[in-house]
Amino acid sequence: MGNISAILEGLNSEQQDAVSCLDGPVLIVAGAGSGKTRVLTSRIAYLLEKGGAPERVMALTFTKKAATEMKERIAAMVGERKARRLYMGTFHSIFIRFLRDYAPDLGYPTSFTIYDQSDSVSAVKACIKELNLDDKVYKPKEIQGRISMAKNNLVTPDAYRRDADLMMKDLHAKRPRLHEIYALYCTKCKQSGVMDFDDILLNMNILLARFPDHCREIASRFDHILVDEYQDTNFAQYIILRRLTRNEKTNPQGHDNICVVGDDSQSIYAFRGAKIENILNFKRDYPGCKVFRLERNYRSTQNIVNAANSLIAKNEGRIPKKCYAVGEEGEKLHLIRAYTESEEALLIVSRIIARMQEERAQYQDFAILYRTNSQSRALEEALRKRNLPYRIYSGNAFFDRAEVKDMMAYFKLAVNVNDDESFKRIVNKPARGIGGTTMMALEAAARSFETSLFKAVYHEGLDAFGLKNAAVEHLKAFCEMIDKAAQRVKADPADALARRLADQSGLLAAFKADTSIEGQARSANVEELLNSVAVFVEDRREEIREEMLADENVTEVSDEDLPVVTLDVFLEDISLLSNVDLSEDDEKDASNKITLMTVHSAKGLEFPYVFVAGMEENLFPSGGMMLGPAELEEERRLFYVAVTRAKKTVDLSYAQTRMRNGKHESNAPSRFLREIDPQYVANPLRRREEEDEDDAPAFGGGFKGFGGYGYRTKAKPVGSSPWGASGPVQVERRPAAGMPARPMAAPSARPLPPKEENFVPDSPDKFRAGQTITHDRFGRGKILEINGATVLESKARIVFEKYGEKILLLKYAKMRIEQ
DNA sequence: TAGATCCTAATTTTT
DNA sequence: TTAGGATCTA
Repeated sequence: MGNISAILEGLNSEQQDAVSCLDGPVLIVAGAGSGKTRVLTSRIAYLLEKGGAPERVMALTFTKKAATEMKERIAAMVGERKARRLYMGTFHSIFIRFLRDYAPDLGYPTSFTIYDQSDSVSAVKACIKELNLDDKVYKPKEIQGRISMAKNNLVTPDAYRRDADLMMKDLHAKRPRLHEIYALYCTKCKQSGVMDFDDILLNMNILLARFPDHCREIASRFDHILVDEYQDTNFAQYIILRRLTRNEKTNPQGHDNICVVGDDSQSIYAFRGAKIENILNFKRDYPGCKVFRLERNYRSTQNIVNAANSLIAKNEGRIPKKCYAVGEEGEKLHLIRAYTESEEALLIVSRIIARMQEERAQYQDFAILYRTNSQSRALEEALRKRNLPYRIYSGNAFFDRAEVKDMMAYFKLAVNVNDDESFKRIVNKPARGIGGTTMMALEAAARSFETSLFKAVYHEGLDAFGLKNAAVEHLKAFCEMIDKAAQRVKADPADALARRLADQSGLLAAFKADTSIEGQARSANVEELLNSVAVFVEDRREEIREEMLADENVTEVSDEDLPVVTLDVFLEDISLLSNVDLSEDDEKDASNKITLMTVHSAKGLEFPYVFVAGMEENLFPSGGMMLGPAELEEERRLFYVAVTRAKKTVDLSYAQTRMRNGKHESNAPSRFLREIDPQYVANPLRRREEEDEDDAPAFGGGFKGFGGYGYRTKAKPVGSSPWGASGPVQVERRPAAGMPARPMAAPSARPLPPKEENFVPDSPDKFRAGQTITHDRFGRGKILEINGATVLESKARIVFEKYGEKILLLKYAKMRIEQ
C-alpha cells in the first residue's frame, strides 16, 4: 500500500481523482501541458497496485513512441515484470495480434503483411490502370484517400456502392467508378495476403461484428481499457472500443471500465478521418461516465496559456474548460514582420541568436514550427548562413529512401511471396532482363488466373499471354531466389536472412558498384538497414531473455534457449513504426540542435522557445480551396497546438510576400494573429493592418503592396538587428515606410504636424485621382492627379484642406481613402 | 533498359 | 521552384 501513496504523491488533486477513479467510464480532459501522460501512467500503475492483472489491461496509443514511453514510466513505478505484461501498444499493433489469431476466419493468411501508404497508393494505381481509367481523373493519391476514408468509416465496397450519397458525390466529382476501384483494390489486397493500415481497423471491426464468439472472447480478456489521445480516434476505432466494452447486443456482460484521455482542443487529424465528436460525445456514449478536467498547465507561462485560451475560444463545439498557468507571467508573445520568407528566416535566426546570448539558452531549447514542410527551405538557408546547428523532423526520411524501400521489398516478398507491390518493385532491381513487356504479360496472366504475380510465374499456359521462354526463365530465376528465402523465414534469424537477401538479390552489390556519391550513400543506407535488423534481433532476444528470467523457476537462459527472432517479426515491427529514426540514438546524445518541424509533428512535444513561421492567410490557416468552418476550426486548433508547445516564449512571424510554387505570393497576416487577445502580444497587429491585400487590383507584375505599410514602426526586437544587417536586397531598397520622417526628410522650417495615432493606411495601389483621402499628418485632402509608371514610383498631387497642395510619393505617403 | 527530357502538380500524415 | 513521374531516344 505504501506504493499507492507513492503513486499519488506529487499529483494535484484533480490528477489524483483522475488516477484513482477506477470503475466505470472515465473521461479525462487534459489541457496542454497538464501532465496527461503522468496521469495516464499513474492510473495504470495505481490499477496494478490495487491488484489489477496487467495482462487484463489494454492500453492504446497512437504512436509506438508514446506506448514505449508510458511503459517505461509504468515500469519505474510498478516494476518491469508487471509493466511488461500489460497489453499496451498502438491501436494497430494490438489489433494485429488479434487479427493474426483469427486471420483465416477473415480470409487472410496468418502471415499477412502490411502495406504502407505508398504501397497502397501504387496498388490503387494499378487498379485504376487495370480498369482502364484515366489516372488524371482518378488520381491515385486522391482515390487512395477516399478509400481510406471509406474504410475508416467502416464502409465496405458493397456498402459504398449502395450508399446513394457517396455515389452521388462521386458522380459530381466526375469519377463514378470509384467504387469499382475500391472493390478491385480490396480483392487484390486479399489475394496478396496484405492489409493496409486502414484494413487493420476495418478487419478488427469485421472480426468483432461477424464473429460474436471471438468478440466475447477478446473482450473478456480485459478488465480495463485505456485510450490516449482520444480526440484523434476515428470512427472505426470508436466502434471497436464500443464493441470491446459493455454492449447490449454483442457484449451484455462486459465491463465498461474505459478511460479515455485527450484534449478536444488538440484534435488536428480530422483531415485523416479523426472524429473530434468521439471525445465531445463521450459522456453521451458512456452514460454514468465521470469527467475529470486537468486544467493546470505546468508547461507554459501565463501569457502563453492566456493567449492560447483567447485564441481557442473562437472555436465552437468545445468541451468547456478553463486552462490556467501556474508558472510565472512571462513574456508576451512577439510578432515578427518580414517582407519575404528569406527575411523572415533571417529575423527568426537573429532573434534566436539574441536569445541565446541573453538567456544562456541552448540550441535544443528552440523550435521553429511551420505549417508546411516546404517552408523549411528558407529557414535552413538562414540557419546555415549563420552556422547554427539544426535538425529537421521530416517524415520517414530513412524508410522513404528508394534503396531502403527496395531492400524492404525483398524482405516483404520473402515473408509474403504474394505481395504484388513488392514483387513489381524489385523484380528487375537490379536489372534481370525483366522489362515492361514481360511484366505486362505476367500481370495479364495473373489477372486471368486470379492469383498473385509470384504464383502466376509457375502457372501453366503463360505463353498464351505472350511470354517467351527466356522471359519466363528470368522470372523463375527471380522467384526461386525469393522462394529459397521464403522457405527460411520461419527458421533463420532475421539478420542472417536479411543479409543473405541483400547478397543473393545482387541489390547491395549493384549499389556498391556505383562509386558516385549517391551510390555510396545508397549502399550505406542498405547497410544501415541490415544493421538495424541485427540490432532489432539482438534487442528482442534480450527482451525475451529477461522475460524468461522473470519466471521464478528460471535462473539462467543460454543463447540456445532463446527462440529465433525472424524476419516477419522485424517487418511487422518496422511497418508499424513511423518516424522513429533508426539513428535516434545518435540524435539523443549529439542533439544540441535547433528543431525544425511541422506543427503536426510537434504535437506532444515542448520547447522553451517556440517560433511559428508563416503566419499568413492561405498558409496558416492553410485555406487552399475551400476553407469551411470545420476546417478553419481545425487550423485554429493546430495553431493552438503550436502556441502551447512553448514553455517560455512564442514568436510568430509572417512575410508580406513569399515564394510559393515558383511564384511570388502576397498574403495578409494570419487572422489568428488578430484572434489572440492583444493584451498578450507585445506588438499586436493593428486593426486593419492586415487588410487590403486580397482584393487589391493586381498592379504591375505580381508584387502587391510592397511599400507604404506601417509594418516597421515598432519592430525592434530586443537585442537583435531587426532588419537583417547582412540582409537581402530588399532591405536596402526598401523605404522606411512607417518611420516618421524625422532625421532627413522635411527640411522645412515649419514643424511637421503630429501624426495621427494608430493610423491605418491603405495600400498605395488603391489610390486614384479624384478620391478624398486622409493623410496621417496632413489630414483630409483630395487627390488631383497621380502619375508614374509603377505604383512604387507614383507621385500624387494632393490638395489638403489645411496644408494646401503637396506632391507626395505614394509609397511613402500614409493615407486612407475616405468614405 | 538506362538516361535524358518533358510535364505537372504542388497541406498537414500518430498507423 | 522543384520533385517526381511519364515519356522519349540512343
